[in-house]
Amino acid sequence: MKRVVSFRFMSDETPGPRGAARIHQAAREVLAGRGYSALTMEAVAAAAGVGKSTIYRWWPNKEALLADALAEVFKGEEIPDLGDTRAELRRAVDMTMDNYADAGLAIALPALAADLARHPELLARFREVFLWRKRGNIAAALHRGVDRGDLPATLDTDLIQDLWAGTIMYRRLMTGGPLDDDLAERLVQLAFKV
Amino acid sequence: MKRVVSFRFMSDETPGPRGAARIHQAAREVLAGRGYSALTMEAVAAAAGVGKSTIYRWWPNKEALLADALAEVFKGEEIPDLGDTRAELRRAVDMTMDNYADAGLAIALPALAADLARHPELLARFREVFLWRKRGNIAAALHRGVDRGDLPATLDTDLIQDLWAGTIMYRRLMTGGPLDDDLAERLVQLAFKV
DNA sequence: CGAGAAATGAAACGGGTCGTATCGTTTCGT
DNA sequence: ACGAAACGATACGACCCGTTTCATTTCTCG
Repeated sequence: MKRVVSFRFMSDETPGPRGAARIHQAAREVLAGRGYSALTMEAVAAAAGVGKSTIYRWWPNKEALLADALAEVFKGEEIPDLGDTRAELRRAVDMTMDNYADAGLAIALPALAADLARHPELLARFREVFLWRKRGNIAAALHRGVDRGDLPATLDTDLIQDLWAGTIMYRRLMTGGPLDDDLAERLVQLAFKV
Repeated sequence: MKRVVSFRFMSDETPGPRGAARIHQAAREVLAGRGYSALTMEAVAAAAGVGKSTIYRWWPNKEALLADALAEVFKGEEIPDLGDTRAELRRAVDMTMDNYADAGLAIALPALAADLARHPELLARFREVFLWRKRGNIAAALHRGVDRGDLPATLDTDLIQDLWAGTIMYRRLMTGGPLDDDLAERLVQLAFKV
């Protein structure tokens, strides 16, 4: 009896679970509607109209399920070469803002990262999906701007992305300040001045 | 029998609990050593050598206790007039970095903010202690810089503080990037350019 | 189509936490 | 020295986690 619980955290294969889509969506609904600490497996199972055992058959624990559910909606698209550095950077900032648009989901990210602190391999994958993948695309756009001569050659792509994502996350999580056009424009301008 | 459980969340009076200091410290120790999700009331009580009932006698729940325990070490000092704008800003950035120096405590802040989402009055006090109080002091330093002509009159003190704190928190919580001298210097320079 | 395999929903479990209540004891203020 | 307040221990019901069992439904493919 080799019923191995497949550990699919953020993998690409889509093998078993018949109700995977339903379960992912249920997790996001509970999260957005009742918060991270109310996200119980029983609540997710109930919302998905599914037995708890079905969830545990496909995900090893709550963190893995949530990471899968979030990865599905977290945008990490490539930024096309528009020939216009400013427009490309604006698109990058907008993409980041979109990722944090839903407060429930945004709050879950650091909470999840914190819970993952004792699962190093999961934390590494989490960062890959939620940070590095997206950052690579944005870095490409930034480099195009440098090549065009629009951005200073000394630009620190890591710093500018920390500034962008950090400010957006901080407003969402802590101050509750606005995530609007004005902020987006100012963040874009930052890249030209730093 | 009017044994009213005094609700002292972040107040200044220090009335009853004989073991308050011990309990606060125990909460911080458990938090730093085993993480937010391992911060149980029983663990805190055990670490403080105190009965659980004693904690519940003075704090209504875990969030309130933790908010008190964190407020005690969160720095929101005034920044003295040094006559040197750059030096004052550096001090402001260093203060913010200090507040996020301990990873365990830093991670607790957004987690706590998230848990407080359903306690609006607690959330308001949380923000007062952890955000506005400190921000007022930093804003004062920024305004001095503007008055000296060192900083542009158009400076957005809210934005610059979001940039500072956001970047620092983001590195601590998400990327794990360095919080060092180099970052501090770059953040300071930001104020002169934005 | 039909039979075997795989996935499923329901239910129950031990272990653990929360917040409350109730003890008998220790410490404080006066 | 005495009464009131704070204390520690302990037990409670309610809830949740993560696992297991089991009878039923749904797939798969010969």
